[in-house]
Amino acid sequence: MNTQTQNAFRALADPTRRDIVQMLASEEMTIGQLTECFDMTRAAVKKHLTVLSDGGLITVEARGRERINRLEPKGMAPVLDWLSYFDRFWDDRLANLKKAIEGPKK
Amino acid sequence: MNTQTQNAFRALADPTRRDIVQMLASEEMTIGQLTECFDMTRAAVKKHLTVLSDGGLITVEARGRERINRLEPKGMAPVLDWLSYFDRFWDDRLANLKKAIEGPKK
DNA sequence: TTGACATAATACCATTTGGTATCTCATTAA
DNA sequence: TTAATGAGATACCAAATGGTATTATGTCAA
Repeated sequence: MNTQTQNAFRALADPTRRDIVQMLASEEMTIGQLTECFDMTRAAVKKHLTVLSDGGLITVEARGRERINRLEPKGMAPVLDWLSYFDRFWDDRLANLKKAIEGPKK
Repeated sequence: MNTQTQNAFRALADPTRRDIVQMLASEEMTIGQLTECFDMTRAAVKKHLTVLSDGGLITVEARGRERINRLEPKGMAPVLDWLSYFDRFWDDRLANLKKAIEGPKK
């Protein structure tokens, strides 16, 4: 089984972690900075960051006593690959899919 | 918070459930048929199907004493929607996918 | 050096999760 | 009608998960 795919999907399964991913998409942040954005302890945020790191979705760089967390786009590849497996399925049902994609945005 | 997005991501977080999604992409199946494909009880498979249904990824139709499980493409919309937020980060695979879907309308 | 700061590590807790076993219900077939 | 079959419901269990509190470690600044 593909453990990278599993770790990435697992990392995205938690709403706090998806929020973190969105924040890191705007700018790199330390654990302390991230913690200010959530109503939980630094230890809890650190746990989420570890899961995100295991999923390959972020990288961490030590800078002095701080840890800079950055988004790692390559980590999303297994997820996109898995989803692309259904390209043909979607293509066969283009009308439904188009409605699905455009509906919520309307 | 968007509960549909959360339920869909949660549904995809388990490898058994992703396998089920792939199988249902090929053909609709009953719980019994699906159970034959896995080394677990029917009750366990049923639980996974409930999670997939909560995530909007499948629909179930009663036919006699059987339950026909089908993939529901619309359920993937929240996932694709969330991922598309990061078009500029993930490589252009997702963007291409969306373009392919929306293209014919243009 | 001393103290404050940013993080790591560990232990612990409640809830959720993935699974089983068992019982019941509804439908089909004999 | 009776028996077998497909599925639902419930109770239960072990492990994983999301969180806290506490303690320890390394680093910057006065």
